[in-house]
Amino acid sequence: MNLEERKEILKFPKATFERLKLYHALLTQLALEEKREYVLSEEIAEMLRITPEQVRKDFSYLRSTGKPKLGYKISELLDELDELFGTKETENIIIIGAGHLGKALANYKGFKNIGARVAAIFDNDPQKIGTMVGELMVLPLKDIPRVMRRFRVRIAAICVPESAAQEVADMLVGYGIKAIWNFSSRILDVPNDVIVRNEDITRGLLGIKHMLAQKDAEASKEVEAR
Amino acid sequence: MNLEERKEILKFPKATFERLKLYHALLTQLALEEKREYVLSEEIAEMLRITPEQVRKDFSYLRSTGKPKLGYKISELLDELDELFGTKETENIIIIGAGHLGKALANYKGFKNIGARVAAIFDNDPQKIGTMVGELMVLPLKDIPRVMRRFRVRIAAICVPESAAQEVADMLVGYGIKAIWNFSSRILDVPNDVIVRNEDITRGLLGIKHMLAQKDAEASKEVEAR
DNA sequence: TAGATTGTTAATCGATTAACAATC
DNA sequence: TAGATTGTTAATCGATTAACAATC
Repeated sequence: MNLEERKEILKFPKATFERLKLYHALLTQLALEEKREYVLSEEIAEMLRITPEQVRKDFSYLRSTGKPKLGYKISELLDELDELFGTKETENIIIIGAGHLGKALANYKGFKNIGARVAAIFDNDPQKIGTMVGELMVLPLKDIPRVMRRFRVRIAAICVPESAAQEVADMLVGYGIKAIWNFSSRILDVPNDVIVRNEDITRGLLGIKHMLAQKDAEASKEVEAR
Repeated sequence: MNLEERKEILKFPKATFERLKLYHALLTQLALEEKREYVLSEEIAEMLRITPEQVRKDFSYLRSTGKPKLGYKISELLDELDELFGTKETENIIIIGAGHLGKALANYKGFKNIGARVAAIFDNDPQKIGTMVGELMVLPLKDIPRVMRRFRVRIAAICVPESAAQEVADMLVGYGIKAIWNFSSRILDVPNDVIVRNEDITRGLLGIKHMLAQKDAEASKEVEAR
C-alpha cells in the first residue's frame, strides 16, 4: 500500500467505514451465492436494514459509481473494498489462550478474506501445550517474542479468563505489541499508543435485551392507548 | 419491570446506551478488584479513552449524581445500571451449534451478570448430540420448539458454519424466535420484526487494521514533513 | 475560603435524511 | 420518451465538546 492510498483511507466518516465492512460481507455473499453481477442500493438497504440513501451516500465516498436503473457492479465494489481493507496483504496475528474461544478463533476460516492470518496460538497450561488446533500447535507463552519477531506480529487476540487478561496484556505490551483484540470482559489498562478493541460478547446481548424491552414497551403503549 | 421503567429505558441517546455497558463493566471491576467506593469522571474517562465531560454527560441521564471533589458512588451507579439492564430478571437464550464457538458461549460465566442464562445448546451432528458442554447436554435440533416453549426463549445465538446459518435462521423464525444473535458472517435474511444482531468477529479486526494503517500514515507524514 | 469537580446549557461538529437534478 | 435509479447538495437531526455556574 503506498502513501496516497493510506491517506485515502482516512477520509471516510467513521460510521461509513463501519458500514463498508457490512457491504463487503453482503456483496461477497451476493457474488458467491447468487452469481449476481449488479445490485441496487434499494436491495442492499433492505438486507442491511438501512435506507437506500444511506447506501448511496456511503458509496459516494468510493471511486466506484453505479448506473441509473442498473445499480452497482458488484465485482467493482468488491475490488475497491478489498483494496481499501488491505485484503491482499497479510497481517499476522497471534492468539493468547487455547480455550474454546481461542480455538474457535484459530479455526476461523474467514481471516483470509480480510487479509489476516493466525500465526500462532499460545497457552500456559502444560496439558494444552503441544496439542493441535487445526494446523497450529499450541505453544508456551515464552515463545511469544520469538513468534512476534519472526512473523512481524502487531496484533494479539486475548482469549484468556478475565482474571488473567490484564497480566497477559502487560506482557504483550512489554513485547512491543501494537494492538490488542480483547475478547475478555476485563477493561484493560494499557499505554495509550497501544490500540485496544474490546469484543466482550455480552455487550451485544445487552443490546438485544434493550431492543426487546423497547418492543415490549411499545406493545404495552398500544394496549394502553385503547 | 413495570411500564414506567420500560419507558425510561427508551430515553437514552443510542451512543450513551452503548457506553453505559462499558461503564457497567468497568465499575464492576473497580468494585470487585479494588474495593473502591467512589470514582471520578476523570478516572473513568482515562480507562475508557473518552473525555470526562462525556462521562458526566452520560451520567446526567441517570438518577445517580456525583459529589464535587468526591466523584460518583460506585455501588449507586451499579445498582442503577443493573436495574436498567434488567440484570435481576433472567432471559433464557439458546445456542445453535456446538462447535468451538458454541461451546465457548455455553461456558461463558458472564451471562448471569447481565441477567441472561443459556437454557440449552443444539447441534445436528449425531456425534455431538448427547455430549456434555459444561452442565448442558447437546440436544438435537428437533428439540428446539420444546425448549423454547418450556423456557420462554426469545433469543437464539447462531454458531453454525456460514453455509448453514440462513437455514437455521429460517427454522428459528418458523418457531417464533424474537431475536437472533448471529455469530456467523452470513448476512441473514429474516422478517423485519425479528431483531438481528451481527457479531461477526472479523469486523472488529478490520477496525484494528484500519487504525494501524492510520497510524502508519501519520508516521509517514511526519517523516515526509522533515 | 480556595480549589477541584460535578452538572447543565450553549456551541460545534458530524452523520443522516430530504430534496432534486442528472442520467441511463 | 418516460420512468426508475443514481449522486449531490442542502436541511435536519443527534452527539460531542466547550464554557461555566453550582457545590462540596
